[in-house]
Amino acid sequence: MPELPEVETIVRGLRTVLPGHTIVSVRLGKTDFIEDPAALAELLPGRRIERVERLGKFIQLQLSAGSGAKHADGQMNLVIHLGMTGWLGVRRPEDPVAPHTHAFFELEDGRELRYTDIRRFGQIRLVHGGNMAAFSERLGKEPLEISASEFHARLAGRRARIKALLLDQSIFRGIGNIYADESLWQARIHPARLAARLNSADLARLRKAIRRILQHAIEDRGSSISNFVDAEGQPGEYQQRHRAYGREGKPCFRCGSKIRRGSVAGRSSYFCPRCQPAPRRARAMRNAPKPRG
DNA sequence: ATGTAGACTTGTAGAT
DNA sequence: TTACTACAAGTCTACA
Repeated sequence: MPELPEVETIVRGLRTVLPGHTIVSVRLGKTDFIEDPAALAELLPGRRIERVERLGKFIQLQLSAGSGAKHADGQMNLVIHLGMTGWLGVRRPEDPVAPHTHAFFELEDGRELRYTDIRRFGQIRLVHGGNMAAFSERLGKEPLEISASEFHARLAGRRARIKALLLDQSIFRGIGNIYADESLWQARIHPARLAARLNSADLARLRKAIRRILQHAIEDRGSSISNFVDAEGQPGEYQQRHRAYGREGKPCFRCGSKIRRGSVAGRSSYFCPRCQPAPRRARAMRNAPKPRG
């Protein structure tokens, strides 16, 4: 489910219902995706949720320092990554429990914050208040906030394919496969172009495309491919505005050519072969994976 | 520095 | 109908 717009949608939903409430207990199912399961039950009860923030694709629940000896470690953060199929939301205890729900954080008012994740590619971890800045610094810039000069500087001279760099969370935080392809289509840049070979007009178009697409996707509450729903359980709408992603063989909205699919940076990549001309040089584009065996 | 394949895991769609 | 394959919003590691 979750790239920047989907995570932002979840965060906005949680922000209306979580701050001010206190975690009273924790129940866990499968824990292989949790950094330190025992620490959750030990350190979370008694802490109040102060804020809900998004750091790229991570969700940060900022918790109070709590009280008593076991909370002498000060302010704490519950940091959650949704992986491919994660979901986080608040339900009443009597509400049906979705399959693959692996964490329940019970609140003082009886409700519970639930984490559901079919594939368990997600992540749950605790980060001490004092370590949060270092955690955030390992991530790149927010694409909705980055200046033109910084955007250019981060890509200048890089010989990697532009799509690989857009997906690199240490360069920009929050962009994933869908929004990389949508942004490159909007900016008319082939995903396999080398960043170093893009001129400033290309880069300016790309930055604006990313901003515009992410903003629109947030307004539409994300893209519901397969199983994404927001914190209230409602699907997003942005998948109806996709111009490239998932549209192999369908006509380009600009020129009518058939959208193609290839593999770039190890991910399926959708692009218009006419609007997004392939780089001349090398074997920049591999064919889509073929059946093996 | 960069690219690729494979790994983690479960479900679903599609071809046979 | 059943069995099988490819693929999926993400990221990490090993190896070239």
